[in-house]
Amino acid sequence: MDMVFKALADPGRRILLDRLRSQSGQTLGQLRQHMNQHAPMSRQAVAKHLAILERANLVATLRRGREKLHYLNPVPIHQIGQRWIGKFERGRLDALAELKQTLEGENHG
Amino acid sequence: MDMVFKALADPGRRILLDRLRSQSGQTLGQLRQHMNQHAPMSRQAVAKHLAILERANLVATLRRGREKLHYLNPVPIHQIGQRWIGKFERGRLDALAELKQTLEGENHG
DNA sequence: TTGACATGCAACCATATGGTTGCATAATAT
DNA sequence: ATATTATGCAACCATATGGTTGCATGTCAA
Repeated sequence: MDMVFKALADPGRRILLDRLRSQSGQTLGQLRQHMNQHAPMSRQAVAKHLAILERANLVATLRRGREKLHYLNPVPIHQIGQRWIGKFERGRLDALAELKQTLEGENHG
Repeated sequence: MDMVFKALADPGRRILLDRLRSQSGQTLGQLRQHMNQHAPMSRQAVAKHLAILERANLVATLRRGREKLHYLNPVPIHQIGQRWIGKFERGRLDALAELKQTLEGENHG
């Protein structure tokens, strides 16, 4: 589990996870292109980040020819909440988050 | 939110959060003593870790005389899951985790 | 085969991180 | 008042981290 937390500690890697959540099965090149709009870096840098995410089991990969497709795995992230938030407490926090979202939505009118 | 992820990246700080979850309102000295059984370090090191957790809003503090009491704040942790796990997906993962826990419980018999 | 494209590996470098020691400040107990 | 206890601040140091460049490997198209 330590690798998961270490992996999530970098803002660039979190952006990569965001991107994989919004669209599954992307290649290194595609992800690199997307990073240009957030934190421009070399292809090798992105590759390193993806390797770290993969070792942490936060992304699963699939080779297709010369391409490597990346997929988000949400399971380790889900386990984080379970560590410090009790079953009882969770309902309370869920309700609170939902309320907050509702109020924010109203303000946008 | 970046501070939250950075704060969670260190194993010692996660142990501190565990300890605060199991018992609220502990002082630096108490927490330091508990760390001896996991990752022994100086008082100043523990103080630094607690400062990082506090700045990340993962622990709230309260001065009482010369003591400083520390409390776990679960809100930022809860927000992590909301970032990459959809409302729909969460139910699925909850059920899966519960099933796993049940099976593990049975194996311990 | 040959050229182009997609990824992999390794060396190198600046800075961030986590630890230490030493001293300072503030509150309690005698 | 003085000693003790609890915490705060700062300098310093070794290693981890995130980035770069350069070259190697593997796959598709002509």
